[in-house]
Amino acid sequence: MPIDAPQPGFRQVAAVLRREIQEGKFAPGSVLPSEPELADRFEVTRSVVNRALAILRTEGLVRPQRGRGTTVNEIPVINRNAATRQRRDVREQGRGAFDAELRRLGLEPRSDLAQVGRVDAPADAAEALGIEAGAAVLIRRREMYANGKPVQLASSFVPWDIAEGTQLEQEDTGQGGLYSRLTDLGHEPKEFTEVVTVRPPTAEEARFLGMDEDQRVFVITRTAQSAGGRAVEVCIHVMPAHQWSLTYTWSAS
Amino acid sequence: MPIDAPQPGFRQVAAVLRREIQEGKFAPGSVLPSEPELADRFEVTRSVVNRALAILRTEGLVRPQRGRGTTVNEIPVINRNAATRQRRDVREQGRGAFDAELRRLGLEPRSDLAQVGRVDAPADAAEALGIEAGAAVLIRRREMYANGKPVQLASSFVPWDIAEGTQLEQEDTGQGGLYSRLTDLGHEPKEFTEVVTVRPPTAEEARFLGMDEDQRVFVITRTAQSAGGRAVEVCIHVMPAHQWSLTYTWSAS
DNA sequence: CAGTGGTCTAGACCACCAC
DNA sequence: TGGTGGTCTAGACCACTGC
Repeated sequence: MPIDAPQPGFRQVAAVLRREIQEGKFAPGSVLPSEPELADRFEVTRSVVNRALAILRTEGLVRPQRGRGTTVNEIPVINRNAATRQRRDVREQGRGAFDAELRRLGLEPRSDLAQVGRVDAPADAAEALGIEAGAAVLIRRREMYANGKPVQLASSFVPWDIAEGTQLEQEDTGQGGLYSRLTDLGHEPKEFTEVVTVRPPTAEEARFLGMDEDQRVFVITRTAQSAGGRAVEVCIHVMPAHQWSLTYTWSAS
Repeated sequence: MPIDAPQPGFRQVAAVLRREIQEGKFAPGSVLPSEPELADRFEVTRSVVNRALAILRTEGLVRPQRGRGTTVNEIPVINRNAATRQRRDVREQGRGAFDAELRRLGLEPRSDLAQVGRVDAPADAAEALGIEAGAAVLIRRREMYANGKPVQLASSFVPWDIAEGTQLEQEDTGQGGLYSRLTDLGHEPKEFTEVVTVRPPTAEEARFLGMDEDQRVFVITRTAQSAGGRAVEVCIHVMPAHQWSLTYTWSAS
């Protein structure tokens, strides 16, 4: 069909290498030929090979490292099912939805509480909570791992007048977690909204998630509303977009 | 905080230009200084400027064109709310959810039916329908525009034994659209599942959507199940990831 | 036609890693 | 120490646009 232009050289090289990786010619974990070698093979300069590999790196297919060569990634896509995440029965198993999702894939989950305390609300969280940026909120920031490798960041924010002096300020939020405590406090979450966007990672996010700045992250902003319509919590998830798929289910109405 | 490395030059240049665009120093629709001029200003070669602009292009901030210069994009983010899309009351307004979403933003929607007929099921659609790849299905492929500019592709697939000889094969599916006809045929959709992923566009998608191959698309695969648990339709939406946000809402259970 | 951005070459210097 | 990938320069040719 394409009567018009052939692709530029660096895209052709990327396409060939991509296909060879997908066909298993280069197995996950193995090291590609060096850039000078590939330059010889394709009869281009190393600049062209470097640019081609940058494409595959951005797609999450390979991981070039100085001094070590370019290794082929294993890319198990992790599915995240939103509908089941806030269900009481799942919560009250003790272990969270993140744990269940990873175990289903045979991965070993770990979740560290990196920060908990009172902070000024950042703009995005404030907007989701319907309060002014800079107002006091409780932050609970978590760093999540699969088989020891970082895969997700999640920060919960709760208005300070709700969280102050409660178990939400403790490291351990107790049986059933944050939502159960909100329920105890008379702020039972009734309605959930998730907004999904995609953007480049910040420098900090890229560092923790082991990403390139040219890659993309999913940003999921979940707002929990109580029966009164008040936003009682917002949780912002950040994860590499090429590593996750998101599932939502609902019934006809 | 960053005690360590300063960013490479092309990222610094990109960061400066990004900020200047966001601060309004370069208004949407205006043309940036040429690459040689920017190279002079930042005291780097044109290669570095070119690479910096490639970053902004990938982010959808800017659109370089040969011979014409690099123009600043207007980027109204379109929100897509899944929960309200399949509601009967919305459907039966006659105009679809896509129309409503765009009109809310003051944009003029248009939707063209680009293809309708019997085809062999592509792999992704077949998997979602739970049938073998290559089995006969009805395809309804639509191309969608906002103010005349392409913003989305959507292809519906219905198993051929359901669609054959029905109004679904016609250009106009009638009042209430495809889901209403499925209901008439005894296959009322009861449960919807959407799976969201992100990937580079295919060459064809990039051409239609006016995208660069380094940008990213949302792929939303929605499966409609009847009461019997059979997948009666799957619709695959493709849209530029930097131009859309996706919203899902549900109640506690 | 002159000026734009897209691509490529040839060569260089560097930080980093394994040996 | 030699090889790796990351970045940059200087220069070139090209397709395309607008005049």
